[in-house]
Amino acid sequence: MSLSHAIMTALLDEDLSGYELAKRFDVSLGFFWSASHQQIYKALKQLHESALVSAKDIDQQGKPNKRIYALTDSGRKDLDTWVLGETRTKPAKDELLVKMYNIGRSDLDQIVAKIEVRRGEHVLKLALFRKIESRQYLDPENLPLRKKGVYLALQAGILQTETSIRWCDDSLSLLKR
Amino acid sequence: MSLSHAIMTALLDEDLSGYELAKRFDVSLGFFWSASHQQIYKALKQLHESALVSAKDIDQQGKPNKRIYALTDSGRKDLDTWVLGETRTKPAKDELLVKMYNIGRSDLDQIVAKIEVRRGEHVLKLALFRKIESRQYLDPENLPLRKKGVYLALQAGILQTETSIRWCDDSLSLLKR
DNA sequence: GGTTGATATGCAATTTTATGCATATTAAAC
DNA sequence: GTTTAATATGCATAAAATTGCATATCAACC
Repeated sequence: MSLSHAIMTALLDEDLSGYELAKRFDVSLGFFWSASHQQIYKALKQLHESALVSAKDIDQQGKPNKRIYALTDSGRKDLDTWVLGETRTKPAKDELLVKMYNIGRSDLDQIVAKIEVRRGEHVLKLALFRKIESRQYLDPENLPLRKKGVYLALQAGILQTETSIRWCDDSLSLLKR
Repeated sequence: MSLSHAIMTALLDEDLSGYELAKRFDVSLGFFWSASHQQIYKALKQLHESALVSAKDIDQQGKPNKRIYALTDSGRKDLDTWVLGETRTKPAKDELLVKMYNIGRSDLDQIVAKIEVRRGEHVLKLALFRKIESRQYLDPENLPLRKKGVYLALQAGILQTETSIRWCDDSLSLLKR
């Protein structure tokens, strides 16, 4: 299960609660692997039962108590094995592109509007990527190896998002003509 | 269920059997929405029960008999409604990018090899896209509206794939330094 | 005569993901 | 004092995807 390994990857840098993990999966790692909080809590429970993570209950004042998870040695080993193992390329799934095949039979304006919505989403996402980049990754050549990987993942996000925006622009221009 | 609508979209142009649909989902529409043959046969059965497609059994010599499905009027209506309805943006999921976060703790060479494999996949895919483009879409401005949508989906595939190749090259160059 | 590969369809079980619901604390705003 | 928002965790169910079978015809090859 990849979700478990994405969670363990997030736990490499810091020990986190389910709630905090869910927030990380909303940005950062979540740009490349997403999950709902329900999924995350469930996966954490299973990881704990398999002893791949340890758990510690933390009493808090002002907030509900939380349970902090940390990678165990056994978890690290499992993660290493996963990293070196088979890496599947998930086929893309995009409703909008399937809908593009239906243009002409339905209302063109409404599909144009959908492309504009998509464009807006990507613009927001790109701004977020750029913000992270400018704060932490201005000098990629001199990052430690570990950070270079994270930097490259971020670059993947930036490039793909820029490309998507360009596609939206091209499409809008062709369809509005 | 989006798969049903992707199938109905494929049935817009021609009546197809489950087997033929599965082949379409391996290329063409499948670049943007993928499914296994088991999924497709199941969805077709349900679509038929809902009368969104009609079925006709065809006796064949030299091959097993097959069952050809066609969109019904009710199917067309359902498809129109879906096209105009809410369009979700699926969050991307890419194991390779999650693995990038693990560089440095595991064998760099093996991750570099994975990026090279990924690059090869994309090069093949791009060649396929380009072939389709050169055969059918050399003059996008003068396509009928319906075909413009398909052309734009193809362009999305081309742009995204080119971007992925560029990312692989950038990554290989940074990691090999 | 036997294997391989393309054609053709499907069930069953499992895993993964999505959706809806449920609960509880505290701070801040109105 | 009541609503809203953030923090915090989770169950139960439904939908979707994956994986492992299972079957059958016919042509081509060895």
